[in-house]
Parts: sequence; structure tokens; C-alpha cells
Amino acid sequence: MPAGRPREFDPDRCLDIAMQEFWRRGYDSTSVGDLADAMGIGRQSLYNTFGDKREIFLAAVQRYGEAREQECSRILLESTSALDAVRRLMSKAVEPAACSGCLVGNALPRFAAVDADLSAVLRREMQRPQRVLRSWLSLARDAGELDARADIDAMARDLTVLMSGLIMQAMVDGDSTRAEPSLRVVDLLLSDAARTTSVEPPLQA
Amino acid sequence: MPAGRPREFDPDRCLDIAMQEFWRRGYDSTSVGDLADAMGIGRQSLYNTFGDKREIFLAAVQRYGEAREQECSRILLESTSALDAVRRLMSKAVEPAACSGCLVGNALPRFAAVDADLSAVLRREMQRPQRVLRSWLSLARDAGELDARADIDAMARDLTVLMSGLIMQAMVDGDSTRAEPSLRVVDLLLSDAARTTSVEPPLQA
DNA sequence: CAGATTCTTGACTTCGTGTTCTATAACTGG
DNA sequence: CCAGTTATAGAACACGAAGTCAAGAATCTG
Repeated sequence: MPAGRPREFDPDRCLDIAMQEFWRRGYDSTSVGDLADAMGIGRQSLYNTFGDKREIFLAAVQRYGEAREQECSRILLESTSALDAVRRLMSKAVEPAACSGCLVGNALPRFAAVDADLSAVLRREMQRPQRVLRSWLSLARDAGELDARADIDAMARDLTVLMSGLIMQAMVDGDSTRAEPSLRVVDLLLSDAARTTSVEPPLQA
Repeated sequence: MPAGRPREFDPDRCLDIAMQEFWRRGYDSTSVGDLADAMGIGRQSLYNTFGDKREIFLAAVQRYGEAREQECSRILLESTSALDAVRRLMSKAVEPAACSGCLVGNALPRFAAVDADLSAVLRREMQRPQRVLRSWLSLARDAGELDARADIDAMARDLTVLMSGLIMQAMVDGDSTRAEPSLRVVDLLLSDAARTTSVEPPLQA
């Protein structure tokens, strides 16, 4: 059973391109022809290796997740402390590069009401950064950077919420990013958790 | 110049339906036929009164903006104080009703790279809640609920970021909303601003 | 080398959907 | 009642894009 003619392109590179195209222009504005053109291959080759458009998108989402995970590892490596890593990660969300938003978050409203299976995948992907943050916060707590009684889970959730909001803000601002000031809240949250774990009911209300 | 045959439907109600359909299912998953069916009218009537699909969507976005503005007025009216209104508004973002996200925010990534004009409208719409929050915070400051030197603009921006994040979180969670805990950050932010305006650089980093 | 196998190329089919056309109905002013 | 005007209903059109087919090209293995 001999093998046939080998591929003339690199599937990995193609997946990267698919990811970028879907990311920048969204699912519906990106035709299979667009993808094939951007990759420099024929449509049929695309269908051969990845399947239909939905499957291509699915693969692109997976790749996106892995790429971000890898980026997190890099950030952690370059950081002086776990809490520093958290801060660096959050600041990623305000860079001009975030003006296309998040591939997964962008796609969620597109598929939520019409494709339950794909939506489930997207929702799962959306929880990745939260897990990363929680593990980093755990490290920070063990290192004494946070109060020992700090509610790591709640903080991770809050930071995730913040991150989503910052990314959305970056999309609204476009390339004219004036978002660094918004990082104040991150510092506020972290410095608060460095002191105590429970938030006092504020003011009179 | 006599008038012709009168409409057999209520354009306002139809716009409401268009808004809801676009909101729930997104732009591309909602065909003009779907809209007409949901409204109980013919396609041609739709084109007659609103124009093409893009214009229908545009009108739906406008209506969405007005509806939210009106909702804000209602909230303010029902609140015991400006700060209470802020808190109530923020808590809207964690209700299960927010699981479809925001019509405008959902559409932004869809059009950002392919329709500059529409994108501009969407971006402008996205800044409405920020203006509302700023005015409310201003009221709160004048009423002594906030420190006189509180940075109203920064707070409004931060709260907007938070709100976007909360809405995204609601979409990820779906109907199983466990988001109230995330309102901690709101209280944290507000209680902080009740004390002082500038955030101290946190910890050693 | 030969045959099997897989890739590539481009045309083709199919289908959904946005949009328009045509004929008919309803209303108003003269 | 008639003419002019506007809405309605449904068919018809146009077009792009997803997905498939068939023939040819390139490679591997026995």
C-alpha cells in the first residue's frame, strides 16, 4: 500500500492563515475561496485536508487556543513573578493588536443560537484564560504575593471579565488605543486582594 | 395628490421584531425572509418601508440604542440615588437576559473589517452607556456619594469595560448565570472611588 | 518500470438568499 | 366614479458561495 503524491503546502501554515483570516474578518465575511487564495492553494486541497468550512473554522479555533496557551507560557517565562505575569497578560488586552478582538469571543454570538455543538466548543475555549489566571494566582499566593486567604477562583473570574471588557474596548477604539488607563482596575483588584479576601459592602446602599 | 393604500402593519412593532431577531441570531443567520416571517408581512413590504437588509439592521441598531437609553431613564427613576442607579445598571449585565450579549457589540466584529461606515455607527453606539454612566457618576459626586476629586471619566470608562466583560461572561455561561459574584469588582471600584481618586501603584512590582 | 495512491486544477452543480418585477388591492382627492 | 398613488402578494431573477466531480499530474513502493 504505497503512499501517493505528497502535499505541496504546509498544513500548519495554512491553518495559521485560516486563523488570521477568520480572526480579522469573521466567519461569514471569509469565503472558502478567500482562504484558499490567502493560502496560495486550490479550494479542493482545502476540502481535502480540512473538510468543509465549519471544520476549517473549528481547526482554526483549536489552533488559536493553542497559540494563546503558548503565548501564556512565554509570558510566564519572561516574568519576574506570577503576579507580574498576570499583569503582563492583562496588558496584552489593551495593545493595538487586540483591535480585532478574540477569535472565539467574536464567533460566540454568531453561533450561539444556531450551532449548539460549535457553541459548546467556543464556550469551553473561552474558559481557558480563566484557568491560566487561576493557576498563576495560585502561584502568586503561594509566593506570598497575595493574601493567603485570597479567593483565587473569584479573582480569576473577575480578571477574565475584565479582560473580555478590555478587548471589547480595544475593538471599539480601533487602532487608536487609549486603553492603558483602563488597567487601573486590574491594579485595583490585585492590590485589594493583596490585603484582604472579602470585599466590604460598599457605602450605604 | 391623494394618498395610497395604507399599511397593514405597524412599522414600530416590526422594527422591534427585527431588533430581537438580529439580536438573538446575529446578522448573517437572520435572512430577510426570516424577518418578514417573524413580522408576519411580505418581503416586499419590508423593502418598501425600510430598504435593504443593511438598512433594516441599521434601523434596528438605532432602535436598540433608544430602547437602552429609555431603560436607563427608567432605572434612574426607580433608584434611590445616582450610585444606586449605577449599581442597578451594572447588575443588568449579569441577568440571564444578557445571555444574547449586546446587539451592537455582537455586530462589531462582524462588520469591523468590511464595512467602515456601519462600523463607525456601531462604535458610536457602543459609547452611549459610557456617557450615561459618566453623567450618573457626576450626579453621585455632586451628591457627595463620591469623593469630590474622583476621576469621573476614568470611572465611567472602567465601568464600561466591566460591563462589556460581564455581558461576555453572561454569553459564555449561557442561561446558567452564576455571574452575581462578578459584581464584586463593581463594588470594589465604587468603594475605592468613594475614598480617593488615584490608585496607588500596587505592591512591589 | 508499473501500478496504486494521493494531490492538484478547474469546471460544474446546487442552493440559499438578497433583491426586483408584475399584477392586484385599497385608499383619497377631484 | 375615476384617476392617481401606495401597499401587498407571490413569482422571478441574479449572484455569490459552498461543495463536488473528473481528468491530469506527481510521487511512492514493489
